[in-house]
Amino acid sequence: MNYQKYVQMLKAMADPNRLKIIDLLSCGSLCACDILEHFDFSQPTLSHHMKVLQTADIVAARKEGKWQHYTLRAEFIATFKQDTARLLASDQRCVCHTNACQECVSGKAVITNEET
Amino acid sequence: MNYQKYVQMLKAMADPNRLKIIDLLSCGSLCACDILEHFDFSQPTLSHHMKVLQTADIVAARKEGKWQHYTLRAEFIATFKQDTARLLASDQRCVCHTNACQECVSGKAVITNEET
DNA sequence: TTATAATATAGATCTCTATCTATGTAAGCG
DNA sequence: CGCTTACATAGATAGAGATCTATATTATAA
Repeated sequence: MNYQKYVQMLKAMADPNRLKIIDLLSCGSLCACDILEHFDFSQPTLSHHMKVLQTADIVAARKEGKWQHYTLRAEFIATFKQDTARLLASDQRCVCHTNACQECVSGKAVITNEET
Repeated sequence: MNYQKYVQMLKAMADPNRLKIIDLLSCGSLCACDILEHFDFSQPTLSHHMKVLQTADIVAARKEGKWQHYTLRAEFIATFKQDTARLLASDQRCVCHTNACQECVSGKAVITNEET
């Protein structure tokens, strides 16, 4: 689990406007001008948000003529779901990834699964 | 899907220290002093982070003598997983929740599932 | 080539937030 | 009671980030 990458994704998602952009893109690819229609902020602000989403590897861009088409990355969807599942694993096994958990070290946590 | 609540959870999680706290708590309940041992920041800073996590309904606190015991809320785990799954639904159906998606309105998105 | 349309970049500003020190509160102990 | 321990609150500060206006870039069309 790539802690840093997961935090970067969370940060990129933790803005209502960017979350809405991700939601819009879950319908399929859109160009910048189409996305912009759904918001009140300016075009440079959208450009900024799209850059944040690209830097976090959430969104991919491909240029076609004058237009920039944005798409949700399949790898982001898979990675984010997987990391979330691991962080919030609901089985009894301690899944702390910090390597600093006293519970894990002391064995107080219920570890029921010996594989891996 | 409660958009605002989901954003609040994402914001609370989108800090490396708070994410580590969540990870530590996935091993089971811990008191503030135990959590603090895993970090370099001051006690008031931890107090601040715990408040953010409580306000987002990620963590529950119960006082026992001098100690504050913190636990991950089961409802948070369920809600966050569910909202994430809905946002990033991998089927072909458009799952945009913004009520503003032109793709959805125009029917360009592939809607394969007619149940609700 | 000139004009227009789509997008990016630069720089400024204002708000939010993570952190600190200092202090307050509350519980247990001698 | 006074002391210590565990935690919260208040207030200040420094850095990050969301937004804007102005301008640059790139592509197409007339």
